[in-house]
This record gives sequence, C-alpha cells and structure tokens, in this order.
Amino acid sequence: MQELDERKTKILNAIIRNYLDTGEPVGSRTISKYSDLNLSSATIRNEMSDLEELGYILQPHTSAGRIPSDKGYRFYVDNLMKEKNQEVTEMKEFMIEHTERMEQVLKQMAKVLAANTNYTAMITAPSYHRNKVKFLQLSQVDDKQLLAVIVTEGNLVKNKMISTREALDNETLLKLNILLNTSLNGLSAEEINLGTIARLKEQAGIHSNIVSDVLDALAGVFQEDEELEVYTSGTTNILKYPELNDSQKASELLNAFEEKKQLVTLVNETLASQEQTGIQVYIGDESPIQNMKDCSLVTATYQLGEGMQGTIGIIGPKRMDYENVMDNLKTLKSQLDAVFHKNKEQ
Amino acid sequence: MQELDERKTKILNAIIRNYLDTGEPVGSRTISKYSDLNLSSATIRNEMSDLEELGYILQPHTSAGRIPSDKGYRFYVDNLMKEKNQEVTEMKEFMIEHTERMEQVLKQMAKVLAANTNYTAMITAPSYHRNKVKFLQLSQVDDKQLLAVIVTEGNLVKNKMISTREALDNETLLKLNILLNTSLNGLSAEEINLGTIARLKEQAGIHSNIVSDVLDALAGVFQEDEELEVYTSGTTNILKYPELNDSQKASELLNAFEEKKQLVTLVNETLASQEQTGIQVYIGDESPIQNMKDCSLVTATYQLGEGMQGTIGIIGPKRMDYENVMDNLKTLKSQLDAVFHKNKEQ
DNA sequence: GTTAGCACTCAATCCCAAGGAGTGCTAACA
DNA sequence: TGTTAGCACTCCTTGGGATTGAGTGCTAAC
Repeated sequence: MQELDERKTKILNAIIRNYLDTGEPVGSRTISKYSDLNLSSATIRNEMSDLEELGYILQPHTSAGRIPSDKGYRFYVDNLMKEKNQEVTEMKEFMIEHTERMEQVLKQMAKVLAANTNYTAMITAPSYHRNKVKFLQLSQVDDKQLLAVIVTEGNLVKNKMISTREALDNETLLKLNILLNTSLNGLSAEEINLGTIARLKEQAGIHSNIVSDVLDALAGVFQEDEELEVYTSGTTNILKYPELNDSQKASELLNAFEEKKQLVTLVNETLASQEQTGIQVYIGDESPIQNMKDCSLVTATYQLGEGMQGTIGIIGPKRMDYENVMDNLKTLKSQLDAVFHKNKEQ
Repeated sequence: MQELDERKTKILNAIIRNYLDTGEPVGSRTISKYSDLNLSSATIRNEMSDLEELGYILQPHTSAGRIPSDKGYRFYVDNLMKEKNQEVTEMKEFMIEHTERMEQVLKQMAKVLAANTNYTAMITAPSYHRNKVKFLQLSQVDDKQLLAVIVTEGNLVKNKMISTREALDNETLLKLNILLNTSLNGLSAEEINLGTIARLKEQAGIHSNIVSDVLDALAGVFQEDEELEVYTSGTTNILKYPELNDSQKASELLNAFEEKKQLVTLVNETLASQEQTGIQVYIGDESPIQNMKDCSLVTATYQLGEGMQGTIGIIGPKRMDYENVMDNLKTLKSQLDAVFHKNKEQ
C-alpha cells in the first residue's frame, strides 16, 4: 500500500513547484492548465481535497488555493526532486585566490553561497576538537612576558602571552621548550591527563608555574575551539521573501544570525545526526532552532580527516529552491574538502 | 544678532525632545500644554511658523505637526543638550572579565553598547598602523614548514607559515633568527626600506629566499591591519524604529552593516576629522556613508598611544537619544583607553 | 504681543460594495 | 465508476466614499 498513487504524486509535485516559483497559493485551475495531466480543474479539485486530507497541502483559508505543508515539502525533498548537475564554476575561482588564510576562504565561500542562492549562508570554521599538538614553543618577548606558540596537526596556530615575574635565561628557556615538546607533542586534549601534568611539573622544578600557564593556554586553545567561529553572509536576503518580511519574524531571524551562539547549537545538531556524506534538510518545525520555524534549513558537513569537520548551511523560506541549494552545497562541500586536503598535503 | 531668541530656542528644544520620545510629528497644542512657557497654542503656532521658515523644523505634509530638520538636530546637538552624568556601571563588570583577548573584549563592548542604547553599535580593533616590530621568531614546525611569529610593540601577535623545500638545521635557524631580530627589531613598516632589505638578504646568503618570505609575512601583517576588523552588534535594533523599518531602507542599512567595508570608510573619515578627544556626530546627509542618510551616527576614537587607535560608533535613527548615546560613548571610550593602557603596563 | 475662534487641509480609519479567485457539491456523462 | 460541467458559496482583495481628528493659518479681539 502506498499513500499516494502516481496521479496524486504528479499533482502534488505540480503544486509545490508552482508554489516555489510564485509564493502564492495555487488553485486547481492553474494545475489543470499548466500540467501535462489533461484533467479538468474539477478533477484536480477532488484530488487536492484528498491531498489536503492526507496532510500534504493546506489552505490558508477557505476559498484560497493550496500551499504545501511541511509534510508536503518533506515528501518533495525526499522523493520528487530531480538531481540537477549544474556547473558551479565561479566558486572555484573564488577558492583559488588566497587559500592561505582559512578565515578569508570561509567568509568568501559564505558570500558566494549567499549570492548564488539568494538565501542566507552560514559556514563554520572546522572544529579541531580531538586535534593534536604538533609543535610548541616558548619565547621571551620582553622582560616580563613569554609568548607561547602552539601549532596543531591541522596547522592551526595559536598564541598566548604569559606574564612572568622576571625574565628567564636562555638555557632555562631551552630546557623548558625541550621538556614541553617531548612531553606534549602528538597528544590530544583528552590525552593530556593529570598524570602527564604531574610529571611535567615535577620535571620543570621551580618553573612549574610556567608549565601551569602553558597548560592553561593549551586548554584555552582546545576549549576556545569548542565555541566555534561562525561566518554568515546574505542575512538580509530573507527580507526578499514576503512571507518572512514582517518585522516580527525578520527581527527574530536576524537576531539568530547575529547571536551566533544559536547557530552553534545547529552545528552540533548537524554533526550529531550526520549521515557522513549526507546533506541534511530541516523543514519548518524540524529545525533545531526555534526562531527558524518558518524557514527551511539545508546543511552539509565537510571533512578534514583527523576528526576535524565544519558545517555549511543555507537558511531560506520554506519554498526555497531545494534543488539549487542542495546542488550548491554539494559542490561547495566537495571543494572545501579538496582545498583543505590540498592544503594539508602541501 | 542671533538667529533664535530665547523663546524660539525653548520651543525648538521642546519640539525636538518631544519628537525624540514619540517619533510622531508634534503639534502646537502639545507644546503649549507640556512646556513651562505658558503660551497658547496659537502663539506657539506663530513661532513654529517662524522656526519652519528658518529651516529648523519641517512639516511632513500640511496639517501635520512639525518634525526637526537636520539643521534642527544639529542645533540641538551643538547647543541644547545637557551634559548628563549617568553612571555606566555595567560596562566595567563586563570589561573586567577576560581582558586577555582583545577581540572578545571588543565584541563584548559592542554588545553592551547596543544593549544600553537600543541602537546599532560598531567598534573597530585598534589599527596598529605605524606599529613597530618587537620580537620575531622562526621555528621549524615540521619537515617542510617554518612558522614565523611576529610580535609588535602593542603586544599583538601574528603568525605565518612558510613552506620550505627542506628542513633547516638548528644552527642555521638560530643564525637567521638572530639576524632577523637584530635587523628588524624596533622598526615600523615605513622604516623597513629597500636598503634594509638588501642588507638582510646579503647577510642571509643562500637563505635569502626565506628572508624574502619573512618580509612578505611582515608586509602582510602591516597591510592586513589596514583592512581592519569591525565588530557590530544590535544591527536588528534599527527595525525597532518605524521610520527605518521599511524593507527598502532596512535592507540597505543592514547590508551596510554586513559589508563591513563601508564601515571602514567611516572609520577612516572619523580618524581624519578627529578633534582628538572629540566625539563626532553625523546627522542624516552629513554621514560619509550614503546608505545612512536617514540615520544619525555618533563616533568616538579611543587611543592606545604610539599612533594606535580605534573607533567606536553608534548608528540609530535621527531622533536618537543623543545625550545617552554620547554619554555611553564617552564612558566606554575612557574605559577602553584604560583597559588597553593597563594591558600594556602589565 | 497674545489669544480665542474658525475655516480649512489632509492623513488615517472605517465601511461597504464590487470583483474575483477558488472551493465543494451535485448531477450528468462516457 | 471515474470524469466533468455547472453552480452556489466563501472570503480575500480592491477601491471608493464618508468620517474623524489632529493640526494649521488667518483674523479679529483683548
């Protein structure tokens, strides 16, 4: 038993596609005329009535046309979309300039995505959770300040100033550096446990307080990366869609974009429910973010290996052009994978 | 000869204050009732008629009340505002947590400002143009990568990866480090000229290409800081003011906030026309940014000494609460000065 | 110089009628 | 039995008065 026979499916498809285009409720006559079914509007009406009863479409009010319900969109996304193989050329060009600065690349990407789709794009820096220490160095910067530089496997560099009571002599510094590197290199956040720490401090002797500071810095590095950076672009695009452009909704949404914290929730959600290569689609209430209940949300995860990954997302009206969006995301995702991979090889 | 006698001044003041509150055109009767002038509405009308002729107020349409013109606001800001000595307590608390990460502090500040004023706040990181190199270090991170760490006088740290064909031995690395530090320390971007560069390369011998890379990185550091970081907060606050909340204007404004480039223009403008300790007020068309012609803009510059300075700005409707805004800015400005100063002393 | 009074203007609001898009239902048809 | 034409009905939208009310300008009197 299947809920929808072929004709109903076709009609539903036609309704949704039409609605994606126009944003207006679509009536039986429109479908009757502009589909290849050759059915009268009356027949369509009967079918539509069924579809409504089944929950795939709904009427904003009696005597209006029908619009897709969340269930309808879901069916569309899962079953009706054609795989398009659009060429996304521009991105590559954007990508190629300046690969060196990750942050720039990500911002650029967000921009391209937003421009390509006319929706809002968000993208997170890869979280290097479970990342490992690769290189660590203390330098005497001036009388009272040490600079700790930490490089991780993914070639991400962090620095932290450490204030000291007085300057260390070169020899001590060298010893400390050797000690730190031999003890910590190759370790991830989880692997640096109390045992490691105790041993380190013991060996550091009177400079154990410096070791403490370095470890704090290290913790800071690993932790700071939990609260990840989120870049958004095209936030104002949502104002283009009348169904979102009332000051109440728009304001809530824009706030969500500004308060990146909420987006982080989203990211975590996405990462949790990932089907690896998959692209996630959240329609209306399905979204983990309350404010987005009138929107749809398409997310993808990109990989860097070693447990590092980031999230890309597009936020738009429910009647978004899912095909185009998913296509863009797919291409971008693969390109990001490639860029970071290349970067690592280098 | 002065253009406005005392009574006209009082009336203008009353009109503006009332309009700041309500956002509605204000009529003669209102002024007559709610001011201490004890004049009939008819008299007020006559005066208002004069004020209109003089260009301080205007009518949206015949038979509406009056609203302040840009000239009116300007007069208000220059002559009518009372110095308030509001206590801004919250800020200090916010400030005290986590002084270590400048970026965080600035974001926090922007947030506080936006929350305090209900307008949009922007704040730029201090530009360390004409900043000097204080410490410089090359480290071998792995087989084929050197890490250059650069610390400037202001304790701002930058790093850059440099790819090499093969690993350098320790001795060479040490030599290079000494060479770089002795040659470049204490120099600002302008002071590193062709002569310096030539001398450096000569002394580096076969490793002159590495010196090149380091210099490139250095240039990058100095240059990157030209395109400064701008943090905004409360961008959606503009939606609260009906006069800005039509989708056309709102969208333009929000775009300006998203495209931080435009804000940078603003910053430069502010820096250029600074009267050192001064607070700058741009009303309507006076603003250097076209999109903001329906807004007012209040900016302040904070100092770090050594030619480093940043900008704080508040963007809101023309009828913004200038007193409150300027007060907030003043307090914040002084606190920022203090924080960074303290940070440097440390 | 100030004020009361009055006629006038004009945006905003409400109401109502007309229009139209779309539906559901029924009856007829193939 | 599925399809279709026809018709009554619903209800949003549009547009045109009419009404209201805030506010003005002007005049004449105090």
